[in-house]
Amino acid sequence: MDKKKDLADKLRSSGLRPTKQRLRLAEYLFNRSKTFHFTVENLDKVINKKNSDEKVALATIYNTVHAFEKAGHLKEILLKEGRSYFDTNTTSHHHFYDEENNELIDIDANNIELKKFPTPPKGKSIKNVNVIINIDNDTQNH
Amino acid sequence: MDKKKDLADKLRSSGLRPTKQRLRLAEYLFNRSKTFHFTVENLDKVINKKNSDEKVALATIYNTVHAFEKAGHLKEILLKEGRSYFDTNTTSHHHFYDEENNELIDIDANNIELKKFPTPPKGKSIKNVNVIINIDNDTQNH
DNA sequence: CTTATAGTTTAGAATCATTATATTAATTTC
DNA sequence: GAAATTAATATAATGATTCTAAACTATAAG
Repeated sequence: MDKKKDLADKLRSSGLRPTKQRLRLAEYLFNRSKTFHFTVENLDKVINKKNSDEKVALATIYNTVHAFEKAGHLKEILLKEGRSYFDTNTTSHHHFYDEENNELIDIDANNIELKKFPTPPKGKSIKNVNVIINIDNDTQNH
Repeated sequence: MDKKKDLADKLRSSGLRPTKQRLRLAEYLFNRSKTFHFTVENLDKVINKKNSDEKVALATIYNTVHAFEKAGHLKEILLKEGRSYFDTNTTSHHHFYDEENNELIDIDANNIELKKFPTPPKGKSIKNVNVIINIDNDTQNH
């Protein structure tokens, strides 16, 4: 199976040893047609579901997710305090956040354009722009 | 001093009893010419600095900040996980975030305009839009 | 291949911000 | 002003995340 090989290369080329655990997580996160959003809790549940023969320690999941983020394979999304969300879509894009269903929906970067662009303070330049559009259920009244 | 009276009215009209602690916090938060950003930790340090005769319990600070937020007197800013930031500027606006100095700078809402505006999913409407522009120190190289 | 070593994984403890609890105190209402 | 409601307090509990220190593993060097 050369997918595994590709993942190993992906990891190696970002300075990460392709360990069993990292490959396992990378496979789950990156070997899919569509990108998606997750929390560490989600990931832990899926990877360590009962009857799973090879469990991965929670600390390792944290370490790995952070390593992947640092390497640019994941992006953190700030949604609500107290829990970190991650996105396997690392291209520049934004989000709808539906608090009712706790659901995140990608918005392509070129569907949002900042017309006027504020000037950053002296000596500073823009690193990235983060747009979250909070959405609500439609209601006729208020 | 009718400032205190005004604050009491402000609280009462949002359904909050003007207790000593709430007035104390409201005075610190709202009786100033410019709005500002803070964390609960900041607030606790200022309010409960040593030699302060009247200490306010940390739980009360949390309760009060949340009550003020619910009443629309404060806005929460999602900056980084693990800590809540609040803003006494409750008008629609956005932020520069300078991670190096851990500093937040307001951007007037009309300095940012979304040119194209994505359509929210069916049955949903936009509640609010949140823009955070992360900034970095200028460097010639990368 | 064998060893050395630097990097990883692990379970569990520790931490940190925040929230819950149970009691006491203050405010409002009748 | 007494009763009823709401708020404040100190402390315990929680929950996500990070730390720790020991055991393990991938890679490099001999």
